[in-house]
Amino acid sequence: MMPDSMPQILLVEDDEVFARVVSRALTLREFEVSHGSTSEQALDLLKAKSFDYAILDLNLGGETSLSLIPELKQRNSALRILILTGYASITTAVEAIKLGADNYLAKPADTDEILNALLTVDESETAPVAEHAVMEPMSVKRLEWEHIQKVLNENDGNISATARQLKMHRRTLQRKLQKRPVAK
Amino acid sequence: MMPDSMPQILLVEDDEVFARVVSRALTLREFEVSHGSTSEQALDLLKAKSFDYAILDLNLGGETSLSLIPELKQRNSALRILILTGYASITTAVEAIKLGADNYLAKPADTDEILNALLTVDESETAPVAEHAVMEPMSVKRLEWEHIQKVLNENDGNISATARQLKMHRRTLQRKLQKRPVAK
DNA sequence: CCGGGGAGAGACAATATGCCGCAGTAGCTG
DNA sequence: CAGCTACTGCGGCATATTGTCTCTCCCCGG
Repeated sequence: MMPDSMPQILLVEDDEVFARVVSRALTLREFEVSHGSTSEQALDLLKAKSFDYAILDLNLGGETSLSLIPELKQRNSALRILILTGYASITTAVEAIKLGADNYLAKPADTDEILNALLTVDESETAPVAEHAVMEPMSVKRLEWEHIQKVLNENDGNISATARQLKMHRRTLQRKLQKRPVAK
Repeated sequence: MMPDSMPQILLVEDDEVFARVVSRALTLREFEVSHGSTSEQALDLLKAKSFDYAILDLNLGGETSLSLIPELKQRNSALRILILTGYASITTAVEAIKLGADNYLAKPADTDEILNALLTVDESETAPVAEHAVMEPMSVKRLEWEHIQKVLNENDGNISATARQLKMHRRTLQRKLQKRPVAK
């Protein structure tokens, strides 16, 4: 189709399921995605080819991908790096940006949000009229639903444990789960 | 004692009470503090003398102090800037750091925390930060707050537009914004 | 057989939300 | 300047959602 005009994206993510979903979505939008699960794999991929963008999961197994940032930047200072994490915090966000990441996003995030975060040059003052016109953020309800499902999954379906982590009452979580997912 | 060896701190904070408390605490620790309540005052102070550190409240009346960051940096690139806010969010943290702030702290913060955030050279290479604790997901409330801040930021602070995108009633959004962000 | 933890669910008070309406402000335009 | 349009802040409700407490059932390892 259009082999050499496709932007190259390096995806470093240890959640295979999520990685597959993102890869597919990005591929459909005319990006070429290379996926690695660890820092080592990421570096290997980086040696093999050059990338335009990188999406890093902050938590790779037991390790953090923060240390990867300087290495990536060193090889290619034009590389735009997006940090994506299910355990977002202001602290790690600040650190990531200081280390050279270009943006930082908390999961759950849909493809539009990811792409927007990755592509937007700098909404600070550069673009008075950003072209993100067509894309719209998830509703609060939907985001909540996604997040709950994710945490619930991490806890192997244990509602009590999930409620504790989410700092909400178990009864409340129970009721939320009985309702069906919000459409949009 | 040692008049001219005292580090100069520029404090930009519109909450008079808080400003007084911080000023006193810092003065007791051998810093010389100059206080301004608005961006204009801050710039005036900056013209009058040179500073080593700056502490900016993110929310100055109706304005944001983010735009002040580049101006401060321009005059003195060695100036260490700390952003302090009672309405902390990942979005504004990322923006502040991109604009050149050196650190970002959420209120409430005691003097020790403030000083530490201001003085610590760079915890970047002090790496072991990330994995010390058992990473736990954000609470639902926190995630909601972060998401709201993010979308609000994308809409340049337009509450009505944000409410529409988030599919929640404007009155509801308005009320949520008046409350302080949840601790964790 | 007992104790601990999880799950489902009823009841009720405390909050939060949706949805009015009104007033004030700002920008635009004929 | 009047006449629009859009945003903001905020006061009332009526209704919906939560937080809490309480009681069963289950399942599992001692």
